[in-house]
Amino acid sequence: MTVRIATWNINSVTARLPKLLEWLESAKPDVLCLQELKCATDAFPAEAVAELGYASAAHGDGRWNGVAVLSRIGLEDVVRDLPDQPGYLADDALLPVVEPRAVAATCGPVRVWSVYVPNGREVDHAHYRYKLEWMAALRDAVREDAAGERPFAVLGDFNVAPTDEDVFDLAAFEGLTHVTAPERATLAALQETGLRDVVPRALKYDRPYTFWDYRALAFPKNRGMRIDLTYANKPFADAVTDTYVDREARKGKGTSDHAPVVVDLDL
DNA sequence: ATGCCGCCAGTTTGGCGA
Repeated sequence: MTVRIATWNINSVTARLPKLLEWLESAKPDVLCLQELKCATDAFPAEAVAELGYASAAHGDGRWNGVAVLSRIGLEDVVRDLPDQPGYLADDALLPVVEPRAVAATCGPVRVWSVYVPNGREVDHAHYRYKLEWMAALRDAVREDAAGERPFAVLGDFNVAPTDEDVFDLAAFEGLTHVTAPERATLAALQETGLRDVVPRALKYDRPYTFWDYRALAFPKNRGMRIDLTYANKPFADAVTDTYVDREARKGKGTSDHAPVVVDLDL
């Protein structure tokens, strides 16, 4: 069977609902991993996507973060949060808070995690250490599935550009997060579990960026980053027939600042 | 034209994103 899986940081699923429904109808993914829902689980537009044939497993708590898996080929064994997922201790908080940044589901022949990795903010910030800890928990969480025979992938917004080629200008990121050696080392650790970076095609220009800032004409100037990634085990990666960034979805008003990444499989 | 930041909760300004 052919299976189309996609991942999209949608930057508010409620603000983006018309765009989401339009994209589901045109791209027709079988499975869609969403990040940055920016709504509570109960506020997720489950009925609207159900009308298009999608079951959904959302995990959100309101203003920030939030992830979901949508599927029209089955949705089973849903897991919310990573095992031993670290929480974030904000400056004014007494206790760390485990944020809704990961949800897993089995969709027909494939198991996926939809992840929204912490941003990190600044290299000397507590959020950066939280990011590295979070990635360590992700590595531990995927070990068994990564080594298994079932097609498996972690898809989402990793907030790390894997190589120097994955940002428009390395000099612009001097001293900033997303390109540091420790962040990239967390991706290498993920690869050591048996997962590999499935790099999409760019539909225009030479690099498959997935994010362009809203400001300063970043998209028209193609000043982007590739931070929305697919880490797949061998059975998944071997079945990939095509993968690309749907930059059309970034055009115009009312869009997310991220574009969907589409992965086609023949299983 | 792809076009100069947008989302949210709410101290309707500031935190957050990357």
